[in-house]
Amino acid sequence: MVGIIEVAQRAGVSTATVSRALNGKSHVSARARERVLKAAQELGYVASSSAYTLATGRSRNIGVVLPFIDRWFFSAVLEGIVNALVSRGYDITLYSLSGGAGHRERVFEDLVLRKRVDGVLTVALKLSDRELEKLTALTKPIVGIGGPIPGARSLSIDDEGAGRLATQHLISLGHTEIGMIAGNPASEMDFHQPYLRKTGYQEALLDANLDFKPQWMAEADFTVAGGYHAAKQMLGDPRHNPTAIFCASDEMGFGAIQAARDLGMRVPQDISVIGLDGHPLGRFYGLSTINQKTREQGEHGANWIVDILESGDERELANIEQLNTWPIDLEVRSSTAKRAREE
Amino acid sequence: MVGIIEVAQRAGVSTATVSRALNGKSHVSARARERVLKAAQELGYVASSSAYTLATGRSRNIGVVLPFIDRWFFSAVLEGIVNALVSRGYDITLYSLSGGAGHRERVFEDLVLRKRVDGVLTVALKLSDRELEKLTALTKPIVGIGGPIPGARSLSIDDEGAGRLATQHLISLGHTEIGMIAGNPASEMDFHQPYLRKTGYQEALLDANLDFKPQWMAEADFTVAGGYHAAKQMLGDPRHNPTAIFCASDEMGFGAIQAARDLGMRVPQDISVIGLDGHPLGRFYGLSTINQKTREQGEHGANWIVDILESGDERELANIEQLNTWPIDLEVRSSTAKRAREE
DNA sequence: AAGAACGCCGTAAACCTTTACAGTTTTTGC
DNA sequence: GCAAAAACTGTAAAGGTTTACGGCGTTCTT
Repeated sequence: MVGIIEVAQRAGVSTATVSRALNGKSHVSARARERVLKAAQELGYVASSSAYTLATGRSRNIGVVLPFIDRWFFSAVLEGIVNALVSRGYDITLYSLSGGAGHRERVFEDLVLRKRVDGVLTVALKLSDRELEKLTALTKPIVGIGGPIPGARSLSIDDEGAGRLATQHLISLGHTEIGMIAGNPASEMDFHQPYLRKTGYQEALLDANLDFKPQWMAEADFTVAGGYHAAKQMLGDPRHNPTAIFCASDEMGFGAIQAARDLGMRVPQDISVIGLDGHPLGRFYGLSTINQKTREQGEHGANWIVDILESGDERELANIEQLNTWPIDLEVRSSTAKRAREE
Repeated sequence: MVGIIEVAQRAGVSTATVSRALNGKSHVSARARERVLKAAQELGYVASSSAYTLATGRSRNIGVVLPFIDRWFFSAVLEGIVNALVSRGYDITLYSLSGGAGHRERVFEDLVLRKRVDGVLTVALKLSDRELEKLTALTKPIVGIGGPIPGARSLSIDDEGAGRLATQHLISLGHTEIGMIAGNPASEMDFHQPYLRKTGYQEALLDANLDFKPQWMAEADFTVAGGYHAAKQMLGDPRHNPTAIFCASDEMGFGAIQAARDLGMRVPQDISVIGLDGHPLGRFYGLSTINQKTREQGEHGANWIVDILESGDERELANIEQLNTWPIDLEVRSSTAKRAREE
């Protein structure tokens, strides 16, 4: 196993010079640097990361913790995170909370105590006080993606604004009976998104002086199947079925479209549907949506935490409360159209 | 920052005893152990992982490399891997190859050289000779999930058998004109699965003395949209449309079902569709499938590599060629039925 | 031309564990 | 009750880096 000593011998310098030449921190003569680089190259040397970490206290490694991996939103964010971190030379260690009882607590124990990461990225997680306390005890930067974290940095879309925008789009098309399939808080991924998106929807109705009926509000678990069932209930009742539905996730939107078709309704002629996400299948189904550019969100969060780490500023390393709002786009496709039902 | 020395002082023993008590390797008196445990608990002590790694050469960390994260198969495998590894006290560092040019090479450089992992798990990856060479140079166990790796261990379903089984199911229902939407080798995730599943299909036809027409074979990229387009071409041609289709992935199956409906065909009365995966949405769409229990595959692969690591057997650590075949299930739902078309 | 300033480089300490070895105490076998 | 074995414990080395410090030679200033 080739270490720094072998490189030093081959280059005819001390290990200190090798380290300096390789890390480029302080002054090394051009000649020495060249010889070191050559020797390292020939020997195929790369510093042992554990020794590096032990000596410097830095691991070039970011912990990422998310509630699921197996669902589109999370895997898309993760994909963005991984790409950004690899480009910047950081490793990522992954923690998922989906593994059943005890798992969650264990993850936080490990994460905090093994002190193997330089920073932590959480995705759409609402942390308990105890968990947050553990995390901040690390005195390492934390960035949350997908919802505000009290006392730490976070990156999130304006969920309320998104709900309002989606609803306003439907209103602008002349719809007056507008339903919503909201997220289910029990889905554990919550950051009050279910609540906030619902609020935006209700405010938009209020602003436009439109009725709100309880039958127009359903909850589901963010999945296609959940959206399908909720939409079928809502659309199947002839006494008060709406002419448009806003779904708090694209996948629920896909389910709603399917439900409408199974009920013999045409989309968008009989019923308009809009989602929220920017799921790649949205184009396929023609689903209008609020695109939250999920993958880019992950990239941005990852770059942010690396920036903090590399700023070198002590103040930066502290966990200050800061919420960055991530922009969204309205993407109109073929699932929303002018209201056509006769009064 | 509390280290082993503080614990030793508080417990009134030496650091060696603390280490032994905590790691439970060798004999420590009950009294000493108890005091150490108590002190460690009170101080909230856990060993620094980098120092542990430096001293032992073990990192309790597995590298996982996959081509994408953002697709169902991979995120499901990953979910299984993560759950299994967390339960066994291992960390995982994640490498995705999806980040564009140069990315892939960089990943393998890093992985090999930084020597920070105890083993490597690859998912559905066909490695170049050079990459495989780099990996084996680690002299650490490698386990591939989703296809054989020459010279290393791997865990895979019998893709040919799966293709045959799916096709035989259709044949047993009386179908004689059977199409297939195969995977596209260009999708980069290939392990010859596209080829093997196709072979199984053709063999089943041959065994049953059934015709094979080139118009009954299409290729797509494993996605819903890809399956939709391919199926639409195949089913839309009245001169030789089949009465059943085998899709090499469930997502393509969902697309095929949609395409059939859009063409005015009823599933399964006019056209039977079977997929391959065990995607959670399969139940929703009623898609018959070959269930390959993806998540469990990930769990199994992860447990396997940990078993190797912990066997302590030198022979075990070497990379020997070994292919474990993972069992599959035929799961019949409502998308396949007896052939009904009049001759 | 002398002294200061600076750039370069090597020695050795520090980072925090684990574990071989040796020394001490306890248990066991007869 | 004694010798031998076993169990327990402490000291110190090892693991592979980074970096503070100090020494030396070169360049700059006056």
